[in-house]
Amino acid sequence: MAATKTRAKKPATVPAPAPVSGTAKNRDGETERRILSAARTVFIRRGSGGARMQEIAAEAGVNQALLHYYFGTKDRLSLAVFRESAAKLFPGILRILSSDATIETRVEQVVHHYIDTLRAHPFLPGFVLGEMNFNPGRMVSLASEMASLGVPDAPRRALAALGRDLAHRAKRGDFRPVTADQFMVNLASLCVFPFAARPMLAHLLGIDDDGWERFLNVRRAELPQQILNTLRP
Amino acid sequence: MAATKTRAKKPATVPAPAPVSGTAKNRDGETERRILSAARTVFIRRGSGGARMQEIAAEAGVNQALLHYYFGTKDRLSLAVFRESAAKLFPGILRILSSDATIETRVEQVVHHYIDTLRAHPFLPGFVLGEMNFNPGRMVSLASEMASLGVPDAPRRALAALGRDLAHRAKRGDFRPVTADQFMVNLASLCVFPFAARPMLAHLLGIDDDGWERFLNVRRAELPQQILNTLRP
DNA sequence: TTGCACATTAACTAGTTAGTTAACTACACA
DNA sequence: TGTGTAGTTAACTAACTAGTTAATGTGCAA
Repeated sequence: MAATKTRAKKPATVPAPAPVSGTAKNRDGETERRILSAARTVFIRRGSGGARMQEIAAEAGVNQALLHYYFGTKDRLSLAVFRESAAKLFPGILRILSSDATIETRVEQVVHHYIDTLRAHPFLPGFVLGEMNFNPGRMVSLASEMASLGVPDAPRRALAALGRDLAHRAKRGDFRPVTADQFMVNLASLCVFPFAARPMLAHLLGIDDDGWERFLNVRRAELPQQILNTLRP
Repeated sequence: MAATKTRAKKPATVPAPAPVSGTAKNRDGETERRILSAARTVFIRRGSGGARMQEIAAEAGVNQALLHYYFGTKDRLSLAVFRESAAKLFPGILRILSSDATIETRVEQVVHHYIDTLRAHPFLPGFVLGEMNFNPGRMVSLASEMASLGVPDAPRRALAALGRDLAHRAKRGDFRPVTADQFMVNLASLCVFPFAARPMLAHLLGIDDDGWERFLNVRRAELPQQILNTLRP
């Protein structure tokens, strides 16, 4: 095991000579994508502590050694899945919050964006929260990486802009004074938590899958106004 | 490994002949409590998938075999921790919500109760959500157990009572019509999510531990009114 | 056709892990 | 004083896990 480890990440044939022939190998990276997709399934189901390379290989229909050929270590593979998952959660809200639409419009957009996205990927919040808790190192490496891509500190800029807008509207008497921090946390809580806690909530409310969909429909329609109400003087 | 497994759970000397002498053995169950406390630490830190019996034994300062002597299997031990953790989260809100105080009072009590409890046990929400997601079976066995203790279906009774109160106040024109389901989920989201997502939020908001405490102080003071505002017509 | 680089596999290895066993200790009580 | 019983341990085991290796397959270019 261990040893020194010097395998290259993923070699680059000739830089795309034209994706012609359809043989059976790794035509334009299909195997790699199959592995990543299998990893997504297994890691999200079991967490990166509980996932087994074996199970991922089986799910992808390939040999276990191939996982190491493409991704090196389990840690790198699970990091790839975590990164990809976080990328589905974070950029959206920041982009919307820093637009120049009215607060009212932005709130509605955030709610709709989250509920629609998470309906399509319902296990994302539980996975990301679980990883963050049981493997805090992940958060750090992800954060520095997100910072290097995109605008250096998009989050703080978005919050500052939101804060100015809230303060302006507060001075006009439209809103009570609420900090951008608290408001952003309220938004994220109300949109994301129900998905992370679904098993518990569904049981507490005594609803099945259909009931849950109806619950989300009501929420999508009513939450924006309720959130705006929190701001009323 | 495995075999048939027939060890008794925890024998019962003579039914408490008086807890006199203070020898060094398991005087009134101290060892068992030390193990459970160590298990709490390790399971909450690593999740039940990532926790190692070795690490728990070391943390408790005992031999690994003693863990099996008292709790049989890792699964039973982690279930004990999960049960205990969930018991810190659930009963409180239900008890408060089904009191006969005004909605306004109840909301304030819930917010204060959660923020104070979770400040004392900040890793609880992350742990419970993570377990629930990566080990859904847990939720089921817990649920049936909670149902057998306490009033059979306390949750549904509490929700029904809350729903009646909300409807009554809505008819009087105090509130907009909001279902008890949505309202309870709002409450839980706004109180619990910030603790579960703390690493992410603290980074996004760019605050350290002191900043986090200040953030919670503000939240504890302002959240009740904001929640009540969601109900305004 | 051959040579070559990428892709894929079966079989293996070294290190971990949950769980077991058998022996030892210390008390309570006869 | 002796004996049974609960508590505790060191040492062990069987299964499992991530990662390695060496050999093989496969398409492409010279």
